[in-house]
Amino acid sequence: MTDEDRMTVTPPRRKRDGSLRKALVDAGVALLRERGPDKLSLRECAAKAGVSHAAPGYHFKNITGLSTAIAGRGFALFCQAMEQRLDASPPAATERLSAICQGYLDFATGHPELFLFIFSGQKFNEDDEEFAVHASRAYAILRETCAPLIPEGTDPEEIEILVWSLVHGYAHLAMTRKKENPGLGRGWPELGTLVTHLQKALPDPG
Amino acid sequence: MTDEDRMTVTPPRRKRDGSLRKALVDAGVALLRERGPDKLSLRECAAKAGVSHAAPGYHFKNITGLSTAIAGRGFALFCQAMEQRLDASPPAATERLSAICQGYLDFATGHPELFLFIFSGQKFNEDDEEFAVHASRAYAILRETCAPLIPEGTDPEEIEILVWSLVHGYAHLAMTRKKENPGLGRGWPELGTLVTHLQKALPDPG
DNA sequence: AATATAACTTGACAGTGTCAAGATAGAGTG
DNA sequence: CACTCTATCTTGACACTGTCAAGTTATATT
Repeated sequence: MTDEDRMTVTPPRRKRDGSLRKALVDAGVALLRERGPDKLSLRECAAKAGVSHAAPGYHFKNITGLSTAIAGRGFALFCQAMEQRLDASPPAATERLSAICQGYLDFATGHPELFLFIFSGQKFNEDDEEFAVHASRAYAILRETCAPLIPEGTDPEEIEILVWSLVHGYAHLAMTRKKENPGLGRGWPELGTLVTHLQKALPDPG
Repeated sequence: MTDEDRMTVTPPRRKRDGSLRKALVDAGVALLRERGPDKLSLRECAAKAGVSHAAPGYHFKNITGLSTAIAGRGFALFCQAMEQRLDASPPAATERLSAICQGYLDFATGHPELFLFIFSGQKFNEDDEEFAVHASRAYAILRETCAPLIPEGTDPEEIEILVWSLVHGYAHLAMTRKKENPGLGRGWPELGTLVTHLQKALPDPG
C-alpha cells in the first residue's frame, strides 16, 4: 500500500472525544436550514459530519432521538431570542410583554425551519432532559413576563395562553400562509400593532 | 378488518372511470389519520386504493401533487366546519365571530393530522385550482365575519390577522404543545374565554 | 505490553419516490 | 365485427432512506 492509497483509504479521523454528538446536531440544524423543515436525514447528517452512515445510530437510538436533540437546540435558541429582547427592554410590565413577543418573532423569522420543526407536531422524546429543560424554560419566560399583568381573580394560565396563542399564531401564520396569499402580504400588520390591541384587553393592574 | 381497507376501493375491481384520483386522496386522508401528519406515502396510498405502486404517478406528477390535493380536501373540510357553526349562530357580529373560532377549533380537533398537514409549512402547488379555491375561501369567511367589527379608520387586515392569529395559535398550540406540558393541560382555558378577552379589545361598532 | 471497551465502520434489508417501458381495457372507426 | 388508438394502469429498475447485526479500531486501563 503506497502513501497515496493510505491517504484515500484512511482519511483524517475524528478524535474520539465525544464531539460527534454535537457535530451531528450542528449538521442537522444546517440541513434543516438548507433543505427545509421536513427534509431531515440521518445519513445526510452523518455525511455532513464526515462519518459513516450508521454512526448517528450510536449516539441516537433512532431518528426521533436526533430530532429531539435538534429540537432541544431549537428551544434553547428560542429562549435566547426572548431573553435578548428582555435584556434590552424597559422594566415596565407591558414593555416586557412586547419584548418577549418580538423575541418570539425574531426566532421564527431568524430560524424559520427550526421554528416549524419544533412546532411540527411530530413526536419528540419529551422526557429527554436537554429537550425538557429548554422547552419548559421557554414557557417559564412567558409565565414570568405575564405574571405582573394578571388581573385580580383571573387564572394566570388564561392570560398566558391568550398571549402565547396570539404571538404563536401570528408567527406561525407568517411562516406558513402569509407569502402564499398574494393579496395578503401587502397589508400584513406588524406584530406590535396586534400586541397593542391585546393590551387594551389587558390593563396593567400595577 | 380487511374490509376496512377495502372501503376506499369502491367495487372489487376498479373501472377505468377516472375515480382513482379521488380514491387516492381518500386513502391519503385516511393514512394521515392513522399514521400521523408526517407519514404520507405514495406507495401506501396506492396499496390502500388497490392499485400498483406507480399508479399515483399518473394522476399526480409527484408527491407534492398528491399532498396538494389532500391539502385542498383539508381546506374544504376546514371551510365546512366554520360554515356549519355560522349556520347555527345568532346573527350578531360578535356571535358570528365566536362561531367561526369554534368552527376553526372543531376542524383542528376533529382532523388533527389534516390540520397539522395543511399548516406544516411544506410546499404545496399553491396555483392548483382546487387548492387555491378552498384556501382562499377559508380566508374569505374570516374576512366577511370580521367586516362588521372593524372599527372606524382601522385597516381591516389588522383585525383579521388579530383574530386569525389568536384562534390559529390556540388551535395549533393545543395540537402541538398542550399535551406535552404535564402541568399545563390542567388549567388550559377554553377558547371561548380567550375570544371574550379579544372582544374587549374589539367593541362592536354596530 | 496486553486487554477491554467505547466509538465507530461495513454490509445488509425493507421501505421510499420517481422514471422508463410494457401491457390492457374500452372507446372510437372502418 | 375486426382494428386501431389512447388513457390508464403495471412492471421493473434505480438511488435514496432508517435500522439492525456484526466487524473493526483507537484509546484508557491494567
